[in-house]
Amino acid sequence: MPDSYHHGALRAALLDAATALLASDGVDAVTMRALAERTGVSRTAPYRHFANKDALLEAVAAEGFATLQALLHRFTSSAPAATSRTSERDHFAEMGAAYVRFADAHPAHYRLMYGRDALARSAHPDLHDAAEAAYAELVRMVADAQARGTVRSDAPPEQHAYIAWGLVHGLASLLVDGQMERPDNIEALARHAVATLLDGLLVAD
Amino acid sequence: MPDSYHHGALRAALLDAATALLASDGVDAVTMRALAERTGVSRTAPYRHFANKDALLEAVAAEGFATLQALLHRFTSSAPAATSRTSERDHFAEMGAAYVRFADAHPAHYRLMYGRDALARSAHPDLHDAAEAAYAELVRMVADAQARGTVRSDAPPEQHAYIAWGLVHGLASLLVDGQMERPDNIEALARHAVATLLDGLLVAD
DNA sequence: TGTACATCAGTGAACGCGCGTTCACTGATGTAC
DNA sequence: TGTACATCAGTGAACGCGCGTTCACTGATGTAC
Repeated sequence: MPDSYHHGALRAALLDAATALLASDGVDAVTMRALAERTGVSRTAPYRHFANKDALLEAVAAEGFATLQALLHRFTSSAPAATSRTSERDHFAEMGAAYVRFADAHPAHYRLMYGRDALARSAHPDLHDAAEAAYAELVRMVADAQARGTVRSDAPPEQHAYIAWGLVHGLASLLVDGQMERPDNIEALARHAVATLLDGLLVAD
Repeated sequence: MPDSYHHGALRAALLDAATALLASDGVDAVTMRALAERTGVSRTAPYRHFANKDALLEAVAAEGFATLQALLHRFTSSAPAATSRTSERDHFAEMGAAYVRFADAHPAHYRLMYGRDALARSAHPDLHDAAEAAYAELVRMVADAQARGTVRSDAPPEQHAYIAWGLVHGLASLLVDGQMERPDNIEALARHAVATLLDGLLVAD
């Protein structure tokens, strides 16, 4: 990282700075000016790499979706060995806990992805696709479990997934928006919440 | 409403205008200037009634919490006649549907109450109390059901309530933030979601 | 019942701020011959 | 291997915007005597 005229990796440095600023001070702190200052560059230099602020935020959000998807994919690609009611329940519970853990670890990033600061989907098709891809991991897991015969098949996987997503997203949102005094062990709570919901979704042993 | 020098009911008019603007154009559209214009008054007049913008938004949010609490209170005060598993489940499901319906009907208002735009609780104790009061309705309903013997008592009512709240808040948030293509019948979905969760919380018949 | 005066609810001009972004530019880099 | 030149990644000053808010003020209202 030579401190010459050319930065060399400004694009990546801007994204890093944006993510860091998001984590430390929230979305409002992420301004083009602050990013320029943080990366030691003039105010206009970022416009060499991003058409405007929206484009930059889109890239940051897309990174978040990619991370989340990779995280969830680990669960989709490791179906429980035994197909018992209990192991299936635990598997989903772990996935839910991982989701909530992600939101808890990166609250402002999570809000940028899913909250009101999220960019209009219609205007950002790539971002829409990234979000869909992450969600698809959950749908796939439900569909797989239905194929295995452990989860009830009286509704399409999308419907079960929507409800499950609602639950973990709700817990994540309450946490991330600071609406609730922080539970002792949010991860255990998420696990327990998903397990409880699953009790209503699994077929009887 | 005489259009004289004195407005007469400016405070109420400002709150109405803020709520209307919130509903039609979102939080960002709620500016002191816009409110002044809408109520046909000079830009500084609102400061006669609210110390600053935060104080005005706090009042708007408080109204929202009061409405929501009244809505939920109807369910707390009308316990099911029969204490069967089914009637208890339906009762909770209706309450959940009412919650989601409220969010759906007033999305920006809901976001102001619970989203990132929500005012810092610590700085607004009255608002904190209003939010707590609304939530307390749910806790009370769980506690009552436990007393009736229909809901499992192996956890304190707060924990069950937290999970149930997570679920309906999640569905409401996904809807309100436009994260999900709108389901055909969001109310039915909410009912179904809560009923499914309840299957894991109710004691066996 | 009339009047003096404190108080309250408005006015209108203006300030200062941080922001995204544009503009004309300049220095560094890479490539064709 | 050296050089001309197109291209690319930076600079720095500045614009314009909408915003919350302050300031000194004025008109209307209500109350004490």
